[in-house]
Amino acid sequence: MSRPTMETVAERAGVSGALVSLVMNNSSKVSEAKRQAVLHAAEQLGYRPNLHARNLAQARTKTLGMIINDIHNPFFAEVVYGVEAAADDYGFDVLILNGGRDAERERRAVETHLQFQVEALILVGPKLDDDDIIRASAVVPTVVVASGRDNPGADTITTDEERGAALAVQHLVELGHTDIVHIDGAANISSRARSRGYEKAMRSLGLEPRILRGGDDEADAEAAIVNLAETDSMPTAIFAFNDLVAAGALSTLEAAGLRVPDDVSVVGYDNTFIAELNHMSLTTINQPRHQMGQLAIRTVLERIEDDRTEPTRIDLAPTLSVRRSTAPPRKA
Amino acid sequence: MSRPTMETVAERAGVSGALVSLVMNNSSKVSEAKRQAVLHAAEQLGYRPNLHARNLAQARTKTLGMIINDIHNPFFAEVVYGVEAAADDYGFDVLILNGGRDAERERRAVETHLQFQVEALILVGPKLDDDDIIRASAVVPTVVVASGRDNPGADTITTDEERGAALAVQHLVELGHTDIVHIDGAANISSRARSRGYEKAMRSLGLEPRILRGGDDEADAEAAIVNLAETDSMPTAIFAFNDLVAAGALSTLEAAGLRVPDDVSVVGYDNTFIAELNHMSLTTINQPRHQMGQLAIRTVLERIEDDRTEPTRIDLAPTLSVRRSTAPPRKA
DNA sequence: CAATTGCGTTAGAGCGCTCTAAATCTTACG
DNA sequence: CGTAAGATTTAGAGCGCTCTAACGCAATTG
Repeated sequence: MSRPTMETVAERAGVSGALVSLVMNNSSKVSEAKRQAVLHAAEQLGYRPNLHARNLAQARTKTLGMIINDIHNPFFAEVVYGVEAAADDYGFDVLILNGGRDAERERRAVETHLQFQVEALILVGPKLDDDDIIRASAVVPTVVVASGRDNPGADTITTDEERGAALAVQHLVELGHTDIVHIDGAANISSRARSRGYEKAMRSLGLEPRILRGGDDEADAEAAIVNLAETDSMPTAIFAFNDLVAAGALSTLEAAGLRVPDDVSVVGYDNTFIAELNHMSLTTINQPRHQMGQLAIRTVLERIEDDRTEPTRIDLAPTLSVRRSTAPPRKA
Repeated sequence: MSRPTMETVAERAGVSGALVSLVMNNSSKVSEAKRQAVLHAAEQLGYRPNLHARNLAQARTKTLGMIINDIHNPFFAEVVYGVEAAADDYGFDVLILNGGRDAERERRAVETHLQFQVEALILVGPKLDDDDIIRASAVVPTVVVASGRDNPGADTITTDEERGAALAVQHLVELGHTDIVHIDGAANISSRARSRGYEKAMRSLGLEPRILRGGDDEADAEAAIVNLAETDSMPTAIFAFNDLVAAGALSTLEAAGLRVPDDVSVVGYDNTFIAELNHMSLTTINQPRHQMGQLAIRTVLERIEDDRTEPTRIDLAPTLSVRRSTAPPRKA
């Protein structure tokens, strides 16, 4: 019992296959009578156009391929929503493949998407290296979202992460802090820009930067802070690589008997919903994720339709979200 | 400059199209010499088989369609990983579409998947109603993951949520609690089973159930607890519909000057990573998400390969994860 | 040395749809 | 009433690949 085809519907409706095709693409030049007949037959048979056949015939797919660094990470979810909303507007389908935080898997995902003849590739926080991206963008328009570096050949939608870090520092300094430590993101892709932003901002305000090696999750923060408590002096404020690291800082500090924000202020990065949780209430740096997703689609579709060829780069402005994890330092 | 086809490669390698096809499917009956020639030509041209053409010709796609209730929700992410791991083993690709917490969008997603001729549908926590699911499963083998109800026509992989709720109650009672309130999930799909489990467990232990209307996020919990504080008596323990509601309970309680777990114990559900955060450290009910994903694939592929026809239902056992949000009640 | 076997290779139909060009049917007008 | 202009409809090629059947050729055999 294979699925009905155009032909089946045509017979049932007493028309030609071509006519069924016209109806399915709601062409205006079909008489109302035949249109109804075809629709009715299709309905009865449970007919559904075969996208593969259509794509083959049209030599285009109206489909976009998106690869997400990690489905786990709620940061990316909103980018996805932005992408989907915009793609919808343009009548494109978006196929999602999960990168699984693994460059090799991402590479395979690219391959799969290309075989599916997607018209563009949207890489969200990719683990791929420059060569991979160059190779992909040679085949199909490619846009990279949320990866601060320059992506040769591809369009880039990102926020100015150096500036984001500066915002964090500035906020803390305005509260009166001078002893501010940064726990970095180690090998993480955005780590460099954020650290650099922190360092520059500190120096430009005449303060001495102190950077500890962190990572991208809670445990990494714990190690850094334990280290801080034992071998160094405790600062009055900590700027963490991201919200998760900040969350780790929160618990480690409290476990050590220090109160946030009374004894130590903490700032995160990304404004994931962890930061929003009342119980965490983390001051953090926000990136306009939804907008980033939308811009990614616009940018890349513009490339398809207007066949622009030089890569574009859009840098959005990060913003500060103040919550309850920051306060003026305790008077000495 | 359209992409190279099999034909292009064939010419370049000086062989027939059919041979290229054989090489691409690494057939064993191709001489090493020709195989190399073909691979070399393909490499040089950047040839990539057109999946649409292949699918059309083969009349099968080796592709599975998955629809996730909400990409935001970290609970589903692990199911996805389980699904992908298993699908990989069987050599199937998995296409992900985001349901966006909206039945209508899910319906469109089903349609898209069907047009893509996926060989099976995996619905993770669907918003669809019975009719939708019946209709889908009439066309293609369908498996529903993480939706406690029975899904006519489709396979179901779920946990016993009544039992999960009972585990929570039992844990609290063992700690010595007798005054335990449940904040439910309102219209949420799993709400009914969890409430029922709570109620049954309470009664069977000779305790009086108290159920408050909640919802599925923080704000809902807040409303419920404020209400509790103002018009009713504060219990010694709260069993929340899910981790997010529990998180809301945590902050609201603390804002009201109550300490967790000293004054009130709190139990969540789902064991999302929120619960794991040290700073939250929520006692909660765990569902074996990864395993659920794997079983979903096995079940549905088994249907394809062995063409079983009657729907299967697999009920996994939930488990209790004890953390720091629960403790014996304060001595009266 | 002719006949047989088997391996490697290829021709060619066919998958379900779109699209162009041509065929057919209406309608309007002189 | 004949005919040109439009409006509808249809035949048929072609999209890139797989698959069956058949073919060519070298190795094997009696």
